[in-house]
Amino acid sequence: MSSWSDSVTDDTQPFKPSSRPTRRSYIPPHLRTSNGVSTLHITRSFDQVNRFTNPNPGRPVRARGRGRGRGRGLGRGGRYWGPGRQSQNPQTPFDMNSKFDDLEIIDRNVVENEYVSTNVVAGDGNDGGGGINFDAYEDIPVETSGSNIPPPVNSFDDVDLGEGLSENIKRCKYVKPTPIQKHAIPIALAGRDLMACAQTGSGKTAAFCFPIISGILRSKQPNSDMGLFSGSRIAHPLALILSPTRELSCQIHEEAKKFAYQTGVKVAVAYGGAPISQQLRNLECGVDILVATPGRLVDMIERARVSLSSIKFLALDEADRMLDMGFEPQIRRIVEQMDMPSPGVRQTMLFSATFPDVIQRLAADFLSDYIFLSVGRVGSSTDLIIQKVEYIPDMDKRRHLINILQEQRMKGTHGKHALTLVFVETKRSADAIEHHLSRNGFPSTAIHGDKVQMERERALRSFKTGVTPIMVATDVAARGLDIPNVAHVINFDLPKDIDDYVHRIGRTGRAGKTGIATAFFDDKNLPLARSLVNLMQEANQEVPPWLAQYAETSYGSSSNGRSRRYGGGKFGGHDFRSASRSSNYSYSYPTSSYGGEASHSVPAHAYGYDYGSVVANGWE
DNA sequence: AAAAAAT
Repeated sequence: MSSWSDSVTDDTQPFKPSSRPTRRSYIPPHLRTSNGVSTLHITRSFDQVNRFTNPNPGRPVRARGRGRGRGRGLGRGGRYWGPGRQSQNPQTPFDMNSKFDDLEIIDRNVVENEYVSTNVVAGDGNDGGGGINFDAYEDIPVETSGSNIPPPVNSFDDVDLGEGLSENIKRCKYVKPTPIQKHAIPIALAGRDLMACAQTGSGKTAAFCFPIISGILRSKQPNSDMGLFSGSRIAHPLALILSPTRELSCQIHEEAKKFAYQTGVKVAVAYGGAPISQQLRNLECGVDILVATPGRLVDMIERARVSLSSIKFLALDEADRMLDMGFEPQIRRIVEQMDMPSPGVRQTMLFSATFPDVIQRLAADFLSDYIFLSVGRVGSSTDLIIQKVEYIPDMDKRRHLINILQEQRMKGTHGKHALTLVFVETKRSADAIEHHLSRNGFPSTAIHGDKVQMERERALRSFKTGVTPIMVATDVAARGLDIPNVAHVINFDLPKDIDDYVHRIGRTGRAGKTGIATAFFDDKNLPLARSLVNLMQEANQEVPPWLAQYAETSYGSSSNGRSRRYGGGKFGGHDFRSASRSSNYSYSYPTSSYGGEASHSVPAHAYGYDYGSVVANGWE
């Protein structure tokens, strides 16, 4: 084992250690590790939860009431606080009423909210219908392709995830893996790279978190205290999970912490808009799994506070967004130009609900002999999301929105348990519509990237808790966010890209519940008509005749070649490698439906791409 | 042309 001094000489950071403020005195190993993991985790989650409600950033948030010597600084306080109390209260994060009870957290809403949401996804059936509707998961088409595909499992007991994790899965009341989990977990456990298409809300986060945690447990000898021990301020996470928005990173972090509870696997989060100091302090406590948005991560790497050299697992959530035009350079920089191990050395997993071919080709750079996995939309036959499209000229949109909301109010299909999420195109109009609704007696909030992070969090919280059962949002809220009880998604402005539409409406109909998606279609959405109609037909939705008409018009018009950056985005998706491969390369099951589905619903030539030659060249 | 992501 390397000694303290070895590690110090190993320290590659460019700055003198003394040039940094050191609040923390050396803490002997036995006080850090023994019996302290759970305490540390609780303290950190406490810290995280209160990040945005702390009126005095830079100082630790204090719990109200029985102060018991806490709040001296999270680094120390967390470590020293608690073993005695822990033993009195051994059950924690999985019983939402007990977890933070005696912490008396300042903003309970946040905490309750986080656990409400996770419990719903967890399929905790005792919360009044919040559990996963597993019936909706029957008959889901699944497609896998690649070499030597590990077979799916039907139970969490069929795989060896490790004792601690299995225990947490039980505590979460996950009784049965969702389809994506059934397939992805054995693939990932086998160490294989993976590109997975699955609707969010179908248990995606767990699908990549379980194998990561399990793999870290198996490989460890907990790495993580090394950073702290050695005095090195460089964190060396073993796993990196990247996501495109701050809120999504938060959400994944919360989930991952729950799964890693008391396993000794440490999870930390890094994203912009919040003070970096606290995030850095958390890293100093050791980190095995780092959840991050790209910008802040790069910042930390440049400050030599994080190194990717130990990464064994890389997961990109909403991977198609991460690799699209705006994000690709940053991701490439992180994955290819930092000290990240190469594909084949690390294990890479890409997840998204949509995976356009063009993005699949890009993504192949990050993968090594990967397996492609596609799980059809939850309830694709039972239509959990009812999609409506209405022709509403721009001028009438506001009035029509108010009408819809009034109708909901009359029918009682609104309020705390029937939230309405309104998507608009611009940040400005998000604010404008929010004001408009509020003025007209509909308590609303708005979320978009021009708000400071605290306001974003507050908006999301106030929406989730039903304080403002209407939220007007830009695409910042389009992906991945798990907001239970969204009954209605209204596309006040339709997105340009059909994939964005897919992600937006995916905010409802989650965890097997039903939902409604209404779109206001306007002349300027003409380029979307064709793909919208295709999508709706694929989902067995009723297509209004006028819209079908529009689709005819747009089809073959000038929008044909340039209306989309790529083709093929839809529920599920297909391995672009298969397009040029013989059929024995991939298999589908149930054998019937999936294979031919896309080829008829979204013909490749519709978007002006000649797949055959491009794929062959790009792949071989 | 817009949105997101570092300060």
